[in-house]
Amino acid sequence: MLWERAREPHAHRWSLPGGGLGDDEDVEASIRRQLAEKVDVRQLSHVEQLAVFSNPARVPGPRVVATAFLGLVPSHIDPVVPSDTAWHPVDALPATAFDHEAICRRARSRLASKLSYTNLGFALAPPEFTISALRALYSAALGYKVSATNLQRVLSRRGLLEPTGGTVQPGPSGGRPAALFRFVSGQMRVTDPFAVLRPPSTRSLGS
Amino acid sequence: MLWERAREPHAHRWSLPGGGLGDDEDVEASIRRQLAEKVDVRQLSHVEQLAVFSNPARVPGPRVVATAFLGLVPSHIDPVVPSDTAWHPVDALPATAFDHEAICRRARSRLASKLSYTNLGFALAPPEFTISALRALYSAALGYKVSATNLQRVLSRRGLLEPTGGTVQPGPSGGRPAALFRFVSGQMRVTDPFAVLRPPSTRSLGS
DNA sequence: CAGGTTTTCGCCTAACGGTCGAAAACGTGG
DNA sequence: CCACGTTTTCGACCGTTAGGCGAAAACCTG
Repeated sequence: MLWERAREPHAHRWSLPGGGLGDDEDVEASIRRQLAEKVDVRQLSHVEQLAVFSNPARVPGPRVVATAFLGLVPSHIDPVVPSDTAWHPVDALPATAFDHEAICRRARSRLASKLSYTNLGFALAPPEFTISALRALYSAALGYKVSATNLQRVLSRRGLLEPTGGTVQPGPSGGRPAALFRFVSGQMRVTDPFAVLRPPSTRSLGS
Repeated sequence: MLWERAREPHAHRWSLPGGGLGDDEDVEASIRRQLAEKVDVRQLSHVEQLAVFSNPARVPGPRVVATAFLGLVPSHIDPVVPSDTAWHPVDALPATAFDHEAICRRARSRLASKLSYTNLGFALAPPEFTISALRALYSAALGYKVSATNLQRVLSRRGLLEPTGGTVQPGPSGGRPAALFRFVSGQMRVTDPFAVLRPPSTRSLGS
């Protein structure tokens, strides 16, 4: 989600939301406030620090050190945004201001990695979804097709997925009705990565 | 590696090295400068950003926002440090100043995770080492014993390990001479994580 | 009811990681 | 110099995991 700058520098280029750190807030509180103020994005399903961008020349004028965040919104949420703000697909970004394109690349890379070795998928998905829909989310985020069969099996084996019992009606072109799933409650936050080189003899998944 | 504070606040407590960001450097250049100035640590094998610590009350007095780093030094390096500075085992830290204990915990956790799903091990090991020595490093960093057999196989299968051909003489208690290994050159920086849910049909390990 | 479409499920296979134990190669003490 | 203890190395076994394929299920349209 980007907003179009009105003023120089970099007028008419697209920019990530953000702003100055307040005296009585930490950086996470600050970015949540910025998002709530500038655009109506309150239903963040996941927020994590990405990295500090501190090149002295990253913005013209006085020194600005930025703490970049990765923020995710479930796919069923479509927040109303101001007229100068719009959503953009991550693999077709417009001309961005400052180093914001590099920040977006880092965010995309981080998301792809964490989708694979944590349970972060819950942050992209609506409360209930079909395997096809989840597959589309994973494919879009990772940048390549994943197998629906394998996705369902991997997530199920990790104990993350749960059938709701419901189904959805097929589209106008027919097809078998798809079963609905949800992420099991209690797994709705990022857990430890699924590690190799585990501790001996106790088959725990986290540390 | 901690240094003992001489002045208030938190006098006589142990503190992570660090300092203010200069006008013409980014945060990574800054931490490398701090380490080179305050203590003689120039042979860092790996440096990465950990997180920003920005709680308004994390230090008394004026607001200080800290960008914490994880820095690794190979086990064969034993830098000479000033008299107020000393190495401490990460699972037996002394009383630390400010929020530095939380920073250490985060660093330790990050190291353990990355050891498992990346090739970060090279940053801990000397140029040549035995499997036993590597096993000790991994066990210390992870906090639990790992199998020497399994460690060698996993790292070899990932194409990270290479025998040098040399051996070391056994200790006074005997034993078979241990073969020497090295991390293959070209793998001496952190690569992409070894992901599950790979792209279809091309068996690549990165993205 | 035939044919097309989408989803689901079982099966097969390769790869991976955990474990164990035998064998190799060295010291030491009798 | 030989039996014994020690440490490392290596092969073997096995359960688990993931990728791939194709058949079956369940729906639509005409």
